[in-house]
Amino acid sequence: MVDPHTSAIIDGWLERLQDNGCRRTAPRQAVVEVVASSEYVLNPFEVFEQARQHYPGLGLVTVYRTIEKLEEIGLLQRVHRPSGCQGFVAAFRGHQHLLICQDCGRVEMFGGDIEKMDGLVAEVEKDSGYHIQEHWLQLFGTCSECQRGVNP
Amino acid sequence: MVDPHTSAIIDGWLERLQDNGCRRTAPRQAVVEVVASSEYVLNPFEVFEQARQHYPGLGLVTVYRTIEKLEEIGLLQRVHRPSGCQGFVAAFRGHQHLLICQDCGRVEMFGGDIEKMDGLVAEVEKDSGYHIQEHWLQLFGTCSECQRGVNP
DNA sequence: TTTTATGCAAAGTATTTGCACGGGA
DNA sequence: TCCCGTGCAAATACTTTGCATAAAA
Repeated sequence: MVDPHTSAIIDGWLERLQDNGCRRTAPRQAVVEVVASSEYVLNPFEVFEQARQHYPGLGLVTVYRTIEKLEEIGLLQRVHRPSGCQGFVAAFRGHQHLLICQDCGRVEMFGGDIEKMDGLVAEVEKDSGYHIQEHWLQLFGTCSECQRGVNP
Repeated sequence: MVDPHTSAIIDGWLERLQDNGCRRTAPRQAVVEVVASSEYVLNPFEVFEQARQHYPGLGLVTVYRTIEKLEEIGLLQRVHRPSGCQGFVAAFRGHQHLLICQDCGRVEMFGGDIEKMDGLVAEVEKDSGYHIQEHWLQLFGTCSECQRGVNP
């Protein structure tokens, strides 16, 4: 049901939680099982619904608390979209360079030459006098599956 | 108290509201006076507080309703930040290419060569198979005034 | 045994809606 | 006059907190 690769990821996340002073518990594991492997943006309630299938006694509050912790550790990141900002995805290495499907919520990190970005940031920093600490680059569109009408 | 240039902008916004089926009223004007000329991100309550100085009887609900209308028309845009997504600024022409001070909330549009962005978008579109409809690029930093400790 | 985690219920926040009155056109 | 706009109060949605119990280390 859960492939070995996914299971290793989940275990890694639980270990990271332990390293940060959290205990390994069934409710947390249920939440991690959902968010660590999903390639879609999920809001707390969606995580709750899915994780409850792994651990029926789960409370929504525990989902909120676990998400908070995972975000703090850097394993989850919040995704801001025109339609709202309650969603989360597994954090990608590096910055918020996200490609998001507005139909199904699938999220990908995009490649392409990102060096251009660094050049642009440096340029704006010089022109504006700002000291830039962070940047977000997000592309919104329709993934190929949704273009073909595959997803519901 | 209000310079002619600013006053013309406010009048333009009120006209745009009228073109969109809204009446010209004192409460709306008070809201527009605040948001049309501010270079800072303001949340609904901040707009309320400031606009109340122009029109003391103003209700918070009217602020929400006016902001909603202005966003719909495209005169205001919501600003998403690590610290929250309740803020608005006067909409800049074109896309969300924002340079935001994390200390004082000042927002600027940035120049620099944005063509790079268009190239990057086209590249990602080709590589990913997505049909990209929109993109957000936001830089977060500290403006020169805040670096010098000018703002409170 | 000691301390953290959990779920429930309650409390906060932020935003939206219902409604009777008042003011624009 | 007619109808939209307004403020108030209430309702709703989302998230956080307090607390007694349960479970991990």
